Amino acid sequence: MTETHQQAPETSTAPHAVVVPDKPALEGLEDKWVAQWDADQTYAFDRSRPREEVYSIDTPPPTVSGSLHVGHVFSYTHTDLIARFQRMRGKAVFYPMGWDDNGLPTERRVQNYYGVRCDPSLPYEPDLTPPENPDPRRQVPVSRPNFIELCEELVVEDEKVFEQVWRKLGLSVDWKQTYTTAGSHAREISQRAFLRNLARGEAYLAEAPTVWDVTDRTAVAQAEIEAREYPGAYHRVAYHRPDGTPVHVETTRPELIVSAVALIAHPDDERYQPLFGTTVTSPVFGVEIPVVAHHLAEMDKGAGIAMCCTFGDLTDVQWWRELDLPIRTVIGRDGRLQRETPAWLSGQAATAAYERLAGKTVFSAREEMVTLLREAGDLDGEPKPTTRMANFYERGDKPLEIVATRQWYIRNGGRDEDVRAQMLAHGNEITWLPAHMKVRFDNWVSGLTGDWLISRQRFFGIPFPVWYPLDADGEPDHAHPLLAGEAELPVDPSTDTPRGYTEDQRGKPNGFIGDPDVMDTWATSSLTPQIAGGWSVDDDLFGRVFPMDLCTQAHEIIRTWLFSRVVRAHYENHATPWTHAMLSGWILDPDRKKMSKSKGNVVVPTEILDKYGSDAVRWRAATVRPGMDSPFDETQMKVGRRLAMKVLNASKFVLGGVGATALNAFEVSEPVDCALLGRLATVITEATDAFEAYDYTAALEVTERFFWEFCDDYLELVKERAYDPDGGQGTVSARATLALALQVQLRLLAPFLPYVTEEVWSWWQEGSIHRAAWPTGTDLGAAAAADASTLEAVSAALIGIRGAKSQAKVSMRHELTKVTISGPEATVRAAELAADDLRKTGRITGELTFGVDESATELSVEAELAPVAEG
RNA sequence: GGGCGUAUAGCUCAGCGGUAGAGCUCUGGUUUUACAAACCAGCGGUCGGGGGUUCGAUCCCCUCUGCGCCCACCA
Repeated sequence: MTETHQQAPETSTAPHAVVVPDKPALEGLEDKWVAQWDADQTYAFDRSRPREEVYSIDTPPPTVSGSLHVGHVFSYTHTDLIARFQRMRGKAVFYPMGWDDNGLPTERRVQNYYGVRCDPSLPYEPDLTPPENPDPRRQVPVSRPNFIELCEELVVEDEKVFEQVWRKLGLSVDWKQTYTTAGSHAREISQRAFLRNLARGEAYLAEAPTVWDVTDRTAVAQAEIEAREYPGAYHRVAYHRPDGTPVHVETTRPELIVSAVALIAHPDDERYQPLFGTTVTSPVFGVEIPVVAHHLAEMDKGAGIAMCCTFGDLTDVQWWRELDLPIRTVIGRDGRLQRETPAWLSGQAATAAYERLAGKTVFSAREEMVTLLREAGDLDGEPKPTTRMANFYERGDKPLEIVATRQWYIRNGGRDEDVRAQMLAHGNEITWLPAHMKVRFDNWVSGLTGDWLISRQRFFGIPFPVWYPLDADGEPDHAHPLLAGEAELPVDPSTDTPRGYTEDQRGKPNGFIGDPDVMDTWATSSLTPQIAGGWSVDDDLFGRVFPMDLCTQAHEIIRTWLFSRVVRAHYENHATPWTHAMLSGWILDPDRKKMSKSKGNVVVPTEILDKYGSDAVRWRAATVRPGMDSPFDETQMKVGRRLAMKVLNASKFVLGGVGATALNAFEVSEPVDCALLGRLATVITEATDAFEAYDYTAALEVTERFFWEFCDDYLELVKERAYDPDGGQGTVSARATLALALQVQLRLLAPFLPYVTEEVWSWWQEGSIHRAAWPTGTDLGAAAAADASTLEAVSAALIGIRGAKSQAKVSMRHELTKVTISGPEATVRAAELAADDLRKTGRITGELTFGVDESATELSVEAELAPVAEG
């Protein structure tokens, strides 16, 4: 190093000319850098790196048929903060983006958007055009292949819209690594995983009572059920003993009396003990049923004796199973009572009564049944209105029914203690953020009542790679399914033909039939690590990214998405799919209510991004910790915007105004400059530790606090010295400190404010800041070890001087004729080290004295103002 | 009914054994050549109630209350 260092720009270590705009602005930064990052492939995943140098993320694929809201924007930002930090730490970040375009939400959107509905009986029409003016009430029936085409057409459009929002938000996703949950790749992976589950006995086909949604006419899984309040009424109904005396039960579902198979009371219930082992006859229908004991009957509920029907609720299913009761189903898959008179009814009265119920919906049948009970004199008193809890499909609006159907299941521990224990063990291997979210996982796994039902009676979804042979009568043999070979995948059994058969045998005796069902959307998204990571098609890639480091998602889908991925990775990879799970909270409206479309309180993300800028929105998101709910508050966006603007302006001052661009740590010599870098070294350590612990909020807090103090105090304090053309080493030291501190702070802020930090970086540094190394103390040279308390003392003195002027209500430029700074010795001596800076910054024209006052605990400043000029 | 979380300044949140912090809001001031969508200064809290442990509790324990969420709840 032979050059002198007086003229910073000329001898700058900066690799290119420094170009600082006159009026830096936030507007336009997103468009500019989105394009540049794309052109430079800034966030491309380097798949040549070994697993230990990779940081891989399993990101939730948003439902593209839905709309993004501000909660999505916040939680995806949280993931991106971690991704950017890890990238700067030197990791090759595997950060793909998926689109969930599978399943019912897409079907519903297609129905509404195009005004069509799927009718699987129709033939394919190659040139089908959807109606010009879609009328949701008069949906045009189309074939299944046509319907699926429309689904595929629409999701492509939806995915484009989503990608634009994510890019604008600044997600550092590798846009070459995208996947969908309904596309050909996802079909292949899902079908292969299913076939392997089946081969190992982890998946099976079974006919069993199934929770059923009568609106969508499909089975639903335990995880998709939610209990809601539903208005009903208690009906006190008389059953009859052989001697004619009544036994009263209370029921909210009198329409199910026809399918009653037993009355059940608690074994200890003395009121009913004499009845156990006897029979009673049902009102209206006169069906003879046993009275039996079971511990699940609750003595203090209703009349204390329950009517077990097949099936009214999940307790009925348990009773039916454990007490070996017959099955008497009357509710069909359309939610109506079957048309034919049930075989177990006999006698003209019963038959005539049933005819009045046949074909009616549950609701109408209930009203008619009440009339029948009244006519028979078996309704005791009037129905008493009540609010009860009923199970609903989470997207449905009618209570679920239970019908016996044949479905595919995957074992998840719901029927097997060993498997359950293994699932809980996987949960223990995950670092939960926040930690208490693990309880939800444990509760869910511990409370499972059955295996995972993965088949759905829908159209748009991933079909099972399965056919069934038909016997001589044309009846399917479900016990001997015909399976696709793995090399054939993906297959669609409704159009592809199983090996050994020809297409003309479809549906014919001794021929075959395709499994008509599709997989539930969770059955596919449970494989996102495998789909995104190239499992079974790109084992090299998969070996570099799996098991993954992080999964991020909302806490309400721990029981679905998170758990189901644990199940699949357990069977397929004998691994816990990730080491960390970061759960996001909700963004609430200002009244602390969850934002939802139906309440009309949703904030549209694109508007907020346009209004405040992506950096501002990201800043706000970063102030919300994992798992915490947060009310949406626009005033907070302004704070983030102010910070982003401040970064631009402070940078303009340092780089353009002062011309401090040379990163020469060895030139930092003044005590207060060393102290600043000493403090910054601590900030680096704290921010790094916080980020390593996934506490991005703390990382931001410590960085931001330093930045404001840097701007408000340090910058003001050294401004004169830094400007001074004849300042000698003092000026050199100030400039080196400013340049170093700025460069380090930009890197610390880069994960939060990717746009302004990249913008400023481009003014004087090479490459992308987002590919730069995360700062360490060694970037600051020897000064990193300096005692930061000097800075605090000097700042306190400066604040005292400003306070005196503020109190006197004069300008900060007002001159002071005499200033006395006093306090404890150590503090005073520290402040004295910056006497010249204080004198210049404080406009002290007269005497500046530093006095030790050991009785004081902190610094105090007395100042005399120059006389105010008249006129 | 079971469980988890939470309760700190008007608002949003840090802190967590040694008698309270930030930002926003509010009030007053400064039109200082980085920034007036700025800057400077200031006001503002018996840390939900009640017990207990401790020399000392916002912080630990118990209990009550409010709020939020998860699970269960169709007789």
